[in-house]
Amino acid sequence: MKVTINDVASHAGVSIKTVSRVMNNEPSVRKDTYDKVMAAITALQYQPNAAARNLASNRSFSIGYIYDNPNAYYVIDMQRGLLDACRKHGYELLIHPTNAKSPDIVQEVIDLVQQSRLAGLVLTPPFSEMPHIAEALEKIGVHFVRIISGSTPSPKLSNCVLVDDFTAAFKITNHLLELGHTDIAFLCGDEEHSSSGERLAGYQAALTKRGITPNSKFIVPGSYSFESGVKGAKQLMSLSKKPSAIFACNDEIAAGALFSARLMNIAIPQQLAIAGFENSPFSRQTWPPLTTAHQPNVTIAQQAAELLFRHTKPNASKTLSDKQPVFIPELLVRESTAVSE
Amino acid sequence: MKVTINDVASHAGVSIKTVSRVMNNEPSVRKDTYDKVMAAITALQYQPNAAARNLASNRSFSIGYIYDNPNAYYVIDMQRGLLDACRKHGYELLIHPTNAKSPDIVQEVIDLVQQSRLAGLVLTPPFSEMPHIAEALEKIGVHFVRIISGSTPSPKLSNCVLVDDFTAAFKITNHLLELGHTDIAFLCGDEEHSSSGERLAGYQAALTKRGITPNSKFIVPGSYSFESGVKGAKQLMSLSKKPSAIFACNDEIAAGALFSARLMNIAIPQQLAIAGFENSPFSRQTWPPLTTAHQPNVTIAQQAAELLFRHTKPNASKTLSDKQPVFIPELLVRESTAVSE
DNA sequence: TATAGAAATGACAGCGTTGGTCATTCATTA
DNA sequence: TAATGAATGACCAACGCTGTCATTTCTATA
Repeated sequence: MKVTINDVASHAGVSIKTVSRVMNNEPSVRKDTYDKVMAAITALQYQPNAAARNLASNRSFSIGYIYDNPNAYYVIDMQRGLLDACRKHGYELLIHPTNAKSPDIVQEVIDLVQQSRLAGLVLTPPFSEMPHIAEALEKIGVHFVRIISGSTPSPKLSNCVLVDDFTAAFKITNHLLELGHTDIAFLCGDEEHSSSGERLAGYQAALTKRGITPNSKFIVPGSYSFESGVKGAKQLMSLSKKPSAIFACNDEIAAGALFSARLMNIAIPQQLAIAGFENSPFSRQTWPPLTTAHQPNVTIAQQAAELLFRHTKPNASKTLSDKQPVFIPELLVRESTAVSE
Repeated sequence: MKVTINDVASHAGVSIKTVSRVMNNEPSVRKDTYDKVMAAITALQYQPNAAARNLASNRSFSIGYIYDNPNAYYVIDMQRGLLDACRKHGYELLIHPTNAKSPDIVQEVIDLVQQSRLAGLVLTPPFSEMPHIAEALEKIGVHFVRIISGSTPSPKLSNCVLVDDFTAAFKITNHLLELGHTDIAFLCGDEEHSSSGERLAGYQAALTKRGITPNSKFIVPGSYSFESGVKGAKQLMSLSKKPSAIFACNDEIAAGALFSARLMNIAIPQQLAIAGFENSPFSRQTWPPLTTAHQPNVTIAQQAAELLFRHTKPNASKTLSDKQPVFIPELLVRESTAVSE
């Protein structure tokens, strides 16, 4: 029933220490010994006892995912990607939703890491953008990977997976420009999330490139929520000079803007084009479906975990390129920005 | 830095055995001794080494949550509730999304439990409704709690949290009837989920009570998805005798029906009333917002975990009522079923 | 072929806790 | 005050693995 390392050792005719070496990819194991041990492991279907491993080695085989994100789709996708990688490497995933604005968030994170002896941590915004979190983690010497907004890899960001929001936002804005829009408004997300700033910058850059000076009234602060979109669109459409297109910082905001337009009896896309960002499942389900930028969250998460394991596993093959992955969300055109007839 | 049980023992002036007794809620500890130990634990911020505990006691302090549900909101809510309970009791949560239709799903679940030495398991539909899963779990003697559709507690369902879909569906149908609708259609969810059957039964019962014989053409099979709603509504509205109201088995289906109505230029609610089920966040964000039934998923999950811990923890106080919780989702009237003028 | 040096392997203690067995101390009641 | 049972402690052996270091076995060179 319960197969221990002893069983494997005697089955393979080696000492338990050698089995342990094989299990941990330690060097100094001859090829044929390695094969013998592997054969025994397979034959007996040996699965190491995680608790014993943790206790003896004083490290755990789980990584943590800390998040504070109201977007269920995003979180589920991240979990999916992280779990994929964890299963592949024999790790477990500990999820830890929490409140990023809590005053003792740093301590909370440290407690989590130390209590569960985590091997590493994956951070998404807003945690990935909080310098004091990164500092604290470095201080206690825990590996971590951040998923952040950015386009240019740099040594300073060696433990980051980058999502190039700037370029993607540039593309979306460009799409609107190509449709003939010149009065394009921008609905911001949370200021704390650098993605909002990056997307805004991409938007501005695209306008500038066309020789259009962004109208400050067309840039509306807000947060990553439906309600923010409702409010923002209402505000924009009560300006004396109204925009003919709205680029919302994410799909939720865009959905809110869509809702707002309905309330105001504004036809989409005839009177107003609306674009979102993220390609949430519901962006296909709104009326009309939203033009957006597809962010491959599952893949992003997988890469983040892989990057983490590369630093976590002591004897892993480092042959994989250590260069940082950069993801550029892709433009996805749907009816909410169709050419007005 | 690292506080062990020894430190607590000497700080409290007792033996480590007594500290162990306190940690494990064993009987035969005097109140003041207990307090002394607890004080020491607090003072030193002692956190037992989970790995050592697991190893020595051959049980773990984590429970698993197995699911296969495309509904991100539902899953996130469940996780939230389970985590709340876990934190309260010092347990960890292991999430395990997987494919319920996989042929060796039973083995997969068993492997998970044995590999991670799980203390217990929480199952939601469809897993909670698969008899062979329950049998297998009972056979290997693992505690588990199921969240299922049902209204009447019974000893056979002692490890279940019930959600009374029947009554809730009855109420929704009744609401439509009270608005004057008599031609009410029903869009089913997945057959495998008993919730779909229960809701259908509630719908039928409400009609029958009013002396209306459910029209078989008004009952459309489907699945819990947006696409299913799109298709179902289209099918219904091409009948020679069209319904004046649609009760969709969940909000996603309802959103699909809404979308479909838009495509067909059918005004909601004037020409067609639509109701959903679940109170997903997006049910407030559709146009018009959906009438639905609120299902308190976070609370349901908390109760499920509490129920599990009651059986898992050997010496926990069993004073809490052991009766099964039954949740009745509440009717939430919004514009999608407003009175037609 | 001998031999240094490196590589491969093994013996054994110990990780921090629980569980068991008694022996001892304490509090309560007759 | 003695008798009784409850509370506590001392002690040791697990739990299944890893770390350390000693030992054996190879490999390459002279």
